[in-house]
This record gives sequence, structure tokens and C-alpha cells, in this order.
Amino acid sequence: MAAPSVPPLTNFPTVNNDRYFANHPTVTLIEKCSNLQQLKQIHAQMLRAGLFSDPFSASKLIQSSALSGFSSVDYAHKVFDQIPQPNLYSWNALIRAYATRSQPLSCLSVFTRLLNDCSEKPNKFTYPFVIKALAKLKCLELGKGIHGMAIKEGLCSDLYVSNCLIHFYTECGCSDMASRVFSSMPERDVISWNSMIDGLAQNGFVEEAIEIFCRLEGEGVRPNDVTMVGVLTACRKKLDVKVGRWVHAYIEKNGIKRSLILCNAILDMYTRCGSVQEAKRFFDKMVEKDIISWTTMLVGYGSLGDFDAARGLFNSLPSKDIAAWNALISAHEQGGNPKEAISVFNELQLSKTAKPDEVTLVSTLSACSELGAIELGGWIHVYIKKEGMRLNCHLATALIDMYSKCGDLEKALDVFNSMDNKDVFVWSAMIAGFGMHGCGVYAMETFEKMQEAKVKPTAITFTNLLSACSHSGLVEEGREFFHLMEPVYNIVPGVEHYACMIDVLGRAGLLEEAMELIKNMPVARSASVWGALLGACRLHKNVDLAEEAWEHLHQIEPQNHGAYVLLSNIYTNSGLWDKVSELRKRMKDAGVKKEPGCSSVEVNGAVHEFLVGDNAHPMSKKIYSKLEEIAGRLKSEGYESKKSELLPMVEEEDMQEKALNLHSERLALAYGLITLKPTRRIRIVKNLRVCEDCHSVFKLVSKLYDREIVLRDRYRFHHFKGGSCSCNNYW
DNA sequence: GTAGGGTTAG
Repeated sequence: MAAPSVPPLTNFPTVNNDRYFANHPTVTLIEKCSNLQQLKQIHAQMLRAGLFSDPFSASKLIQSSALSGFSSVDYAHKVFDQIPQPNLYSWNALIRAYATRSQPLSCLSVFTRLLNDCSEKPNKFTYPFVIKALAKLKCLELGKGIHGMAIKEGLCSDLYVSNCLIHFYTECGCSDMASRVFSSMPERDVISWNSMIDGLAQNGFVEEAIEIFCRLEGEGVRPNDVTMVGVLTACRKKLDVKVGRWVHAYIEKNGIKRSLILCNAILDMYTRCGSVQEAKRFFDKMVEKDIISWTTMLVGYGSLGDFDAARGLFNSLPSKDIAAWNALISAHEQGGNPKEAISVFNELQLSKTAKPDEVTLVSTLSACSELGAIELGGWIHVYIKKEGMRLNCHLATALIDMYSKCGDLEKALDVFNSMDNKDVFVWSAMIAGFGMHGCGVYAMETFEKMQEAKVKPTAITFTNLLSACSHSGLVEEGREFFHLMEPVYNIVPGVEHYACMIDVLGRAGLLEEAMELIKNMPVARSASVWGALLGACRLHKNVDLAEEAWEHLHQIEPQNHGAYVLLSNIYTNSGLWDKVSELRKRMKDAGVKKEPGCSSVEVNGAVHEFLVGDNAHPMSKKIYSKLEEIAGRLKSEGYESKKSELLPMVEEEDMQEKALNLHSERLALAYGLITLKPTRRIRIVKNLRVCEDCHSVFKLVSKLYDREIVLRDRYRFHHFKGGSCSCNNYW
């Protein structure tokens, strides 16, 4: 840029706030800058020309520095510091700069300085910026204070201030306060309505959001594209494709501007509401698409479990950002395909096309949890520390869940204790961890501490808590929590809570009380309710009630093979052989297949899977000879196998002894004994429940081989050490 | 007599 000729200073008055400055050719050039160098030139000329004595001209420079893409807010701050006597306009310019550049803390600190150093009071322009920063920080209490200040100054009738307050309160999850601001406004514009609709939808008040939208129509306000994005968010959360379709039609009919964001929101609504076909049809018609559109479509394929389509779409992306990787990883993780999720994560690491972010790590950690892949999980923990990522609540929850489900409760507790501000998810995950390891008392203690920390429990917290009670035999406590849920915590017990409670009562042998509870349930009885009762009947050898429970369960889930196996075990234990064969025939006729047992053990970061009687593993021979060695040692210790469990499902009598030895968890155990150093714990994950015989064998092996073994089965953890198990045979 | 607010994917 050619240097503009600077008129001599004497031609211009030097008085503050004189409007002649605004027309100064140098000042008008500010907006035309397209790089930092040009801006710096202007800055220098303005200093030379003495234009900084006019706060207005200097503030123009602040605005340009802060809002242009080529400059920084730090630079804007330097400009501010050169203004000899900044007025409110200059202060506001700097506050705005920090607010829009997402530096809310700096924004607040400048605001505080303004209160002390500026002779003028903050005005209707100051408040919106400050409230925006507070919204970003979700500082509810501070925001209420600022709200109070604004009221005192009589600024709350200002449209902008009120609109910001609505946004602020909904960001803080305080929809009530937002509604109060909204209804007290003397005048509202479309932005007021939009903020209210979107805020309600984001906070899960979907009915209310749609209601407000209907009211907006009645009051003659014309909705715009942003309005419709909010309404679609509500539809998406409601999972109501009918309302979604109606909204889509409304957009077409009323000629609402179809911005890219709005189109993406329509697309997202269809995929989330389960109509991937409609999403695809819409997607194909979209004129403009961005990475969000593609990723949304990818998520849609993932939700259908169509991994090939998801992969195909992913491969066709010209540039793969981290969100696209995340969508693919999450599709596999959510679709019950954790191994593939981990393999995509490894591919991402190798490709280096994007850097894993928090979402990537959370999804991958979930996959590790499912597989019991503690080495990779631990590696991710180290990665988080190495990269200096802040351990937020999402990551902490995922880590606690991973360590718990991989059998390392100590590490889970370390993560838990390292967190300063724990949200309800973090607390609940820790309660679940204690529960599955049979530490019910600690789970309860954690719940107490959670209340001291003033964190409100959710329905999930109670599921975890009740499940902890059942795994530890805490009947009294379970009853008490269950009965306090609604009156004290305002959480209506759902079917999952009833199922846990029946488990609590049933395991303790209180079958009548359990049955009574089932009879009086105000919600529909699920398979899990009858399953819990059936399990209790096995433990307490009640054939009649078992048959009743099984019939109900069978009605709901005719293909549930676990139910067949359980009932069959109950018959076997009572010597009802006729009923066993009758049941076996019924199972065969119904075409129900027993899910094959599958166990995995992680060695050097790789997860090795074993099916029943598997000999696919390259070290198969060694594994079987190890199993023979174990059998020999057990025999010499006087151990005799107990064949009652699961065996009726094996056809030939002489296969029974062999079949026991072929149980997948034993193969995994043998492989662990061969490959892991004697000091290392062996961690095994099994998809089904461990049978009684294997449980006894594991106890003995832990003593004879002096090994710690951690086994996670379908229901809980078993820590074997020195010949005993942490579950105290209560499972 | 200068300025300001709301939206989409994981």
C-alpha cells in the first residue's frame, strides 16, 4: 500500500472526541487493510499524527486489530495501552475484542479494570460483551451479579442486554431464569425468540422449545434460518421424525433461507431420528456441502451399523479432519465393534492426517473398556498427560470407566482423586467402578461425598448405586436408596432401577419380596426384571418361581439363550433331567443358539481372543499342553471338577469333562500364564458369566501358580489371589 | 454522533 500523505497536524483540532478525527484519511484507511503490515503502517502514522489523543480513532484501530483475521487481540491490547486517556468507547472496544476472540477471562479482567479506572460507568454496549464471556465460562453466580448491576443501571430494558442474558442463562443450564428474562422483556425481536428456542432445546426441554416456536408464529414474528436450526435441535433430541418432517416442510413452504448450517441441521435431524434414507435423499440434493455434511452422513451410516458405507464415505473424503475420524471410530465403538474402533484409531495415529482430540480419546477409551484393553487404555492416559491436555470431566469419566472395566480399580481411583471439579458423570462412573468390583461400601461412601460436594445425582447414579448394593449384598441399604429416590431426589424409579432392586432382594433370598415388587411395578416389566428374578431362583434353587420368571422372560425375548441356560442349570441342580431334555428340545425347535463363550486376554497391547474349544491361535499347542499341566497339578491337589453347570447343553456325556477344559476363559488363562511374566496380573474378559467350575479352578490356580488373576465376566469382576476370590462366591 | 446479540457434525 502506498503511504498516504498525512496532512499536517495543525490543520486538525486536537481536542478529544472531535468528529473531525473520524474523517481523517488515515483513520478511514484502517478498514481497507488486508494484512498486519499495512495495519502496522497505519498504526505508526496515527501515532506520528497524534491521532491517539482521540480515543475514537485509536479504538477504530483496536476493532480492526481484534476482528480481522490477520491480527491478534494481543496487538489490540497494545494499541489500547497507547491511548493516553481511554474513554468508555475504547474500553468497550477492548472488551469486545476479548469476548469475540474467545478469551473470556481476559475480557472479565478488562471489565474489572474498567470499573476501577474509567470515569464512566459501563453502558448498554459493555454488558452484552461481558455477558457473552460469562456464558462461555458458564459462570452462573458471577453472571447473576452482573445481571443485578445491569438492572441497577436500568439497562435491562435494552434488547441486546436481555438477549445476551437469555443466551447466558441457557448456557448455564438455567432455563427458568432465561424464561424469566424472556417474559419480562418489553419488546422482543427474532433473536430473543431464537435464543429462547435454542436454549430450551439444548437443555433438553424439547416440548417447551417447540411450544415457544408455535407462540412465535402466533405473535406474528417471522422465523428465520437460525430459528429453524433451534427447532430442529429439539426434534433431534425428541427423536421425533414426524415433527422433524413437518419442520422440514415448513422451511420449504415458508421460503426460509436454506443456509448451509440449516441444511446440515435438517440432515442431522433425519439421521438422528433414524431415517437415514431421507437423510441420504436430502444430502444428494444439497447444493453446497461441507465437512460437517459429510460427517453427519457418515454418522448416519454408522447408526445403521452399515460399516462398509461409512468406510466408503470416509475414504471418499478429500480431506479428513479429526471429526471425520471420530465419526468412524465412534460408529464402530457404538455399533458393538470395539476391535475395529481401535484399529481405526491406530490407522489415525499412523496416517498423521489429524491429531486425536478429546472426542477421539473418549471413544477409543470406551472401546478399550469393552475389550479390557488396559495397555492401550493406559497408553492413552499417558498420551493425555504428555500432550498437556486438560483432564476434563469427559476424559476423566472415560478413564475411570476404562480402568474399572479393565480391572484396575486403584488406577481408576487415582484419576478420580486427581479431579478438582467432578461432575455427576465422574462421580457416577466411580460409583459404578466400586460396584462392579464388589466394593459396595465404598460406592455408598462415594455417594455421600458426592452429596457433600452438592452434585445432584441422576437416574444413572442410582442404577450404579443399586447395582453396587446387589453385588455386595447390601439389602437394607439398597431398599433405602430405592425408597428415597423419588421423595428426596425427585427421580422416578425406572425399569432399570426395579431390575436392580429385584437383583438386590433376589440374591439375598427374599424372593417373595422381589415378586411383590414386580407385581406392584408401575412401569412395564422388562426382560431384565425377569432375568434378575430367574438368576435369584438359580441361587436359591426355586424351580417353580424360576419357571414363572422364565415364561415371562421368554415372552419378551424368545431368542434369549442365556435364559435357556439359566433355567436348564436350575433343573440340573434339582435333578430334573426330564425337564432338562424337554427344554433342550424346545430350544432346538425355536432355533435358539447358545452364544459361544469368548474370552480375551491382553498381552503386550494386543488383545487375544479365544472361543470355546478354540484351536485357531498360533500357540494353540502350547496352550493345550499348559491346560493339561494345570489339570494334573489340580488333580494332585485333590481337586475334582463339578460338572453340573452349563453341561446339559453339551450333548455327549464323555465330552463333558473335556468341554469344561475347553471353556474360553481357561484358554485365555493358559495363554496368560505362558506369555505374561510371573509378576504380572492376568486380566481376562469373558462375554458370558463364568461357570462354577472355572471359578473354582481360577481360585486354585491363583494359589498354585502364585498369580493374581482378574476376570471380568458378563456381570462383575472376580479378583483371584492366594486361592480366594473377591466376590466371596456371591455372584 | 461513531459499537452490540442467536445457529450445524463427534
